[in-house]
Amino acid sequence: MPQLKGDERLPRYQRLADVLRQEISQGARSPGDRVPSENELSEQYGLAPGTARQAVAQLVAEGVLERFHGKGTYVRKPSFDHALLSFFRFRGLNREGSGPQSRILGREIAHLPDAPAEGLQIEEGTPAIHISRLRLFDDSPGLVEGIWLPLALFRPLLELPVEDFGPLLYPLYEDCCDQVIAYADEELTAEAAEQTTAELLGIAPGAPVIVIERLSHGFDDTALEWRRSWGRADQFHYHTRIR
Amino acid sequence: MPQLKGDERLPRYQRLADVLRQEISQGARSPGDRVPSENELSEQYGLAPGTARQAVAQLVAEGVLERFHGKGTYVRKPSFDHALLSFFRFRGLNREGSGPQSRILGREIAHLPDAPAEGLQIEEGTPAIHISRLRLFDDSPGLVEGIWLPLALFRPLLELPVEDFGPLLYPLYEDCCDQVIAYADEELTAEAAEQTTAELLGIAPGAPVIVIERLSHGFDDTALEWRRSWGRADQFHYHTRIR
DNA sequence: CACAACTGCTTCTATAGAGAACTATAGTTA
DNA sequence: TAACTATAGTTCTCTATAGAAGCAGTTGTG
Repeated sequence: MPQLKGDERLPRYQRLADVLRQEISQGARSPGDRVPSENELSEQYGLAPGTARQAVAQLVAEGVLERFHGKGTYVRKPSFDHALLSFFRFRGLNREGSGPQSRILGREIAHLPDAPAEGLQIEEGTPAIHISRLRLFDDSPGLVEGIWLPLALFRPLLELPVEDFGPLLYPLYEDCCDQVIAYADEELTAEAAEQTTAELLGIAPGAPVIVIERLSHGFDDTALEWRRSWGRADQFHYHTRIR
Repeated sequence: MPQLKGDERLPRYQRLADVLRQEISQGARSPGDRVPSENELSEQYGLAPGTARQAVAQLVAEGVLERFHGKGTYVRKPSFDHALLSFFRFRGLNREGSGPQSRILGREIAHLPDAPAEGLQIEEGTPAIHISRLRLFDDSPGLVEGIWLPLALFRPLLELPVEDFGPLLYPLYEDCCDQVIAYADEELTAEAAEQTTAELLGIAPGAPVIVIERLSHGFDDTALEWRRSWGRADQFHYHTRIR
């Protein structure tokens, strides 16, 4: 029978949740996998079913797992390259249209500037992977992105031809480098567009652009990706609910 | 013994949660009030303690209630005029500084423009209360706000001298008009500053400003307040976490 | 072959009860 | 007076059990 690890003073449902969370962050369970049923978990760890259920409930609340009545519980696929689009709302475009397209503008090794270095907690100037990308919505330019990745974790990405990158990066991270994004913090502000950005977005220099800095983390809170995106302010809305 | 109202096909914990939520939205319980203990609830409604607990847990998850171990459960004070500041981050200012100050620029009855009318679900052109406000952070102008309130619900606000408004509006709504804000949807974008806004914020016309449209709701989902705020893009960051 | 019924699995709802952990107050003691 | 103790009330954790509800695949029937 597997044992619950961790601090014995913690409640058992916490410790079971910790075990599962760690298994996921270490890749023993991947997004889309089924986790054992509540009964199986309770038997395996010698707990009452309700206690196992509570552990699962917590992970569901955290967004790590997903439950389906009558079917099972699964590791959630954090498909939030897509979530970007649920926060961002197009102005005047039907959202049912074709998904976003991507055009890779560059992919090279470069020295980390200070902002991404601070986010990724790597020393400034360290070599890292830098990707620039233009995202198109209905064939019109919508977002310019600059992405920084730690070289140590994402080296396989350098082998892959940029033509094969596809429109979404997070699935690529998973397939190619075994790195799974669990959540991300976004910080948003606005600027006047610089020359190069303005050209790529098809707007006048000095026109307002929305700037999003996103720091993405794995299930174990490791910072994995830092990106900064510039979007046309006249096309995007950002939506949240506060309580 | 009080009875559970609502659809009998719904689970009991749901129906109890609905009862409590309705009591709160109708003012029978106000923010800060203590709600009956889990044992009391279970006895009053003839439920098992666990079932009552589940109802409370749901309302806690929704942000309606707040539990304190060993003390009791209370109706949460949605102090998120303050939450605005937790989403917004000052650049270069320590957040421990003095709270935001407010200067009321105007308070009158006017005809509803289309945007707030749509949000509040009132016909365009209906007379409503309009408040304009300048918010200062450390004595420097930070936000310009235009606020629209339904006349039917907020008429007492017209009696009160604007000098007595204080820095926060939501407590005023509660004290003066018995209207409690439960949650709000925010939509954020950026614009180039217009002349009057730029003057108030102390920036050049055409400089980028962040625009926040907020629609605030009561516990029963009624739209209560619509506001649009303009903030200096160079001073504010907006922060969220996505999963 | 098509469709309905059945079966086994899952999560969901609900009950009943016990003890631990925490808070606040009242009372007691040095 | 100040510090400690006891106690009641609360939420928190955990156990054990039962049936309902939903899903998917299998079996039986026409």
